[in-house]
Amino acid sequence: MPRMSSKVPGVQGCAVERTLGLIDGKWKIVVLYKLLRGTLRFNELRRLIPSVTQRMLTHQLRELEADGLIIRTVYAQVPPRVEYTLSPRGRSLEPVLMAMKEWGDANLPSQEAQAA
Amino acid sequence: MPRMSSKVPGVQGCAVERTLGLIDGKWKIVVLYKLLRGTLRFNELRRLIPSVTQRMLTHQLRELEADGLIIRTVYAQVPPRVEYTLSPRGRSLEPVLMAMKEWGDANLPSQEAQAA
DNA sequence: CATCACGGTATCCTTTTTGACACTATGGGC
DNA sequence: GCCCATAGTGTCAAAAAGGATACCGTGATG
Repeated sequence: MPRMSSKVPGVQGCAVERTLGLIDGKWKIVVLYKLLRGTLRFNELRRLIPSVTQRMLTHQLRELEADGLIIRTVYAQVPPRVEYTLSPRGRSLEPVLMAMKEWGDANLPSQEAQAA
Repeated sequence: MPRMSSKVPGVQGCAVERTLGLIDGKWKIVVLYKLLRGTLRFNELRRLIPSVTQRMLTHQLRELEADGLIIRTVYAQVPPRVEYTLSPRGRSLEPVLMAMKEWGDANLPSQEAQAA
């Protein structure tokens, strides 16, 4: 996917592109999606998304945090405890995520995934 | 960006991911966006998106075509003439594109692009 | 005859992204 | 003492995406 996440400053990219830049990344969308339902801890996310590796999950979470879409809260506890929540800004992406979900539900399963 | 465009069959990917897989690619979104306003020829697209290279534009157009989002029509004319139009399916992505555009307009320009 | 536009291809190279795997600190349970 | 869970980090390497550049055939144009 596009390589523009928050690094490039004003890239001519129209709003659409810049938005895509933020949710791009093999796992970001899933993470945001899971977080729509509430706060989750690192390993809870891992369990919800079995195919993601630790390194990747960490990485994507860091980028999402850097882009201000999620909030990372560390509790200075004995067994580490870190929670991830959507920031207001992240939550505001809900319409976008839902538009994508609805489109996918309507256009992808029966025609391609299953026909393949 | 995710690497899943139409190649992988059933990837567990929730609808959201699969949708992202199709519009992912540094230029696909812009192309779709430009085509929302009507049919365009290859070089018209190039001129509308100055920073894309020929190779990349061809490549993205081919993927969009393979995913059934656009229709490529070749006119067997003397100076080649090829037109690209959104397929009904491609046009149905409009809500998604618009959701992204609106979010981007509301969240990206003033806070980041310009503050940077 | 040389050049331009059209709509690409082909080849090569660099940058990004992703993945595998090992390793860490701490405290609790057995 | 040894292993488990938590939430990572670090290193290395493979794979994918993107970019630069050159080339193709045709017909009109100069």
